Amino acid sequence: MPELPEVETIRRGLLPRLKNKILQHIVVTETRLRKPLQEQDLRRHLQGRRMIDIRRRGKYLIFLWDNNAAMLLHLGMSGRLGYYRRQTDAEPHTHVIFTFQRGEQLHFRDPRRFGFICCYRADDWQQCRPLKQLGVEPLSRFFRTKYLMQHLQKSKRPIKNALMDNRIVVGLGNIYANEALFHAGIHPQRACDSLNEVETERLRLSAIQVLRRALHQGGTTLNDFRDTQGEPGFFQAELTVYGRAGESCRRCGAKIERLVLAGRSTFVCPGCQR
DNA sequence: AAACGCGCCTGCGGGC
DNA sequence: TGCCCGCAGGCGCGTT
Repeated sequence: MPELPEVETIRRGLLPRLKNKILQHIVVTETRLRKPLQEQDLRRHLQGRRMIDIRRRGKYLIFLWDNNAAMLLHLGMSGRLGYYRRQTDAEPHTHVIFTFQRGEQLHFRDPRRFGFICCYRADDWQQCRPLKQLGVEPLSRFFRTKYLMQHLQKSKRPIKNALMDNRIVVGLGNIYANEALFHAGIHPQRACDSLNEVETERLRLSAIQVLRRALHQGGTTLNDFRDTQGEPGFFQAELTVYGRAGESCRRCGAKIERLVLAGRSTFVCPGCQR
């Protein structure tokens, strides 16, 4: 579920609350996540350690500890992280509870269990499988038009598929890929190698703007996204095409169409996107 | 080798 | 009311 703005919203909510706190114990009630949860691993690396930072790479959260261990956490489609000032009863589908000093808690909930948590030692987390093959961060200086052009020129697949390919650029899921393409005026089915430099630049800027704007609004809450305090995001009010099949385009009035690309719902305004 | 389809899960809303 | 179906924001694997 959560894409870059939602994951970053969670990171920003957790960092000031958990930084420099000592993790006292871990309770695992469900190990059948996307990857089986290695409970002993978690305990061995993290118990009694002080958390020194929380970073984000794409849609992954990376918790760093005073022994240089790293805990990688992915929210999948339905994952949530809840912060509580003191010991609190678990909501349904809570799989892991981290308890810090003075009873502060972090609850990991994930009804669909597409998320996962794993641990790495000091010397190998940056080279771990999930992170190693990721492309550039869209809100960093490495996301250049030239870089995007180079990737697009060697592919004939639909541009939307490439935009959601995290080996090229990370953090854009179905919602923001659809929105970025609308704002750039580019049809999601266009072959990658048909985009010229002007269009590529427009797409890059649109992606950045959509992500920034969504981040500013605390993410998009369609059904269940909540930040660490249980608050929803507000970007859904600014969605222009996503989920609006059959409704009229806010810009040109044409009827928004729904099609399927790479198995995902795709929304397009036939008037605005070419 | 790129790129697609599918499976992993539960929950929800719509149609009958 | 209740059942069944399709659909949901992600990722990785196997196949072609």
